[in-house]
Amino acid sequence: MTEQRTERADAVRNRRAVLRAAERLLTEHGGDQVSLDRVAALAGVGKGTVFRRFGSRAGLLQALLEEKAQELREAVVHGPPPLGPGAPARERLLAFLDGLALIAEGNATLLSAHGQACAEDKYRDPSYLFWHGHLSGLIAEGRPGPDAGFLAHALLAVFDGNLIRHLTSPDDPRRFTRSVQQMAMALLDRD
Amino acid sequence: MTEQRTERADAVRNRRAVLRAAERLLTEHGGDQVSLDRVAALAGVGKGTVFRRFGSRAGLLQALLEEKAQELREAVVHGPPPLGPGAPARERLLAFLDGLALIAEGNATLLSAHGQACAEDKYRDPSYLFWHGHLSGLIAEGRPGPDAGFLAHALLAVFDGNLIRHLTSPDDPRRFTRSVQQMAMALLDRD
DNA sequence: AGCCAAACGGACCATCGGTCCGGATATGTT
DNA sequence: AACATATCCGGACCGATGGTCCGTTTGGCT
Repeated sequence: MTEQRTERADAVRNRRAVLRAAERLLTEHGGDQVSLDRVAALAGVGKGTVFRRFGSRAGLLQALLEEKAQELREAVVHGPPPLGPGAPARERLLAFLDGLALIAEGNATLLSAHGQACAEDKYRDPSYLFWHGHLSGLIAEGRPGPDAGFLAHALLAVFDGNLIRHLTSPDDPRRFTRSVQQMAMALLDRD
Repeated sequence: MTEQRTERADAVRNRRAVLRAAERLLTEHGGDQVSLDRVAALAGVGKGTVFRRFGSRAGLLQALLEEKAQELREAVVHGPPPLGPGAPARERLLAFLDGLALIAEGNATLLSAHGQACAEDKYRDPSYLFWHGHLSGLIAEGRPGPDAGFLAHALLAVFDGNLIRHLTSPDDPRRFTRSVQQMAMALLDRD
């Protein structure tokens, strides 16, 4: 899925270099410093290469984000409970939110940048649709009702890079996670 | 508060013209068509004027947004119940969300544009702080607990222009409002 | 009328995302 | 090893955008 036929060695090398460069710029400088010129320069690559690989700025950020989330995705689909299939919906949901929040807390800057770059197609992006589908399912299972889809959107909406940065303090780095989980429990555990 | 001392007549006229122009561009064309060049041109005004009045693109969008929300803000602070003070927290909250959602549904494009322009200072913006404070208070009153502040953020996070556009269909224009209210009730009405 | 602070306008600038194409190169074949 | 060619590369180039600057105009006051 990541390659079509045989992919040339330099292409692979360059893609990695670009992703690493973007990552470094993202963490070492502000998210607004990640211009494609800069990324290309730091990667030691021409600008055209960045675009050929990732299509656009949004594409680059998305690729980076998917890279970060790939592990969680795998665990959710094929891994052992409580993340993977088999555990009761409530526990799966909490485990899932825990994992997602952990990633989000560690990549708040990337999240902000991605949010700004992807204007409206965010809700049509396959990655978003996957998370939303998973959440929807768990919510509907744990608390049958017509608006599971909306609640899933609402939960995901909280994963906003800027909000996370605004709420997270160094001395209580997982406060955001706890809040999200409490919110989810409040939504599920009503009679 | 909107004026310092005596404001020159042309200044007032131009500010209005700029706001109108921005509004027109926003509704008649996509939100991404609202470049400051275009706004200035349509307003019959120089570009510098736009910046002198509003400081930046973000400032312009913010001003427009505040204009739209001013009425609700007034009603919430000084108006009659259930929006204004006097009604029980739960009803005030639902009335408030109803009002806010009505505005949001009618200005989804503006909301998107504003969300993209205001990167991280969104959560420090006085307008946002006001809404957040109001919501926080009502939530804390209706369902005492430590995370009223977070739940307020979560409820506001749902007012994302793109999400609203994604969820709203012409034949059920207030579906978003209902969903938000149901979510709020789910958060408050647990024992 | 005449003064001056306030406001104006639009040329100007730096930067950005994105395109394009002549040249380089990896890879499979003979 | 030499070749052929599809693939990939680099970076000059472009249009648009947000934002600045400063010479000029204008509104308000005496």
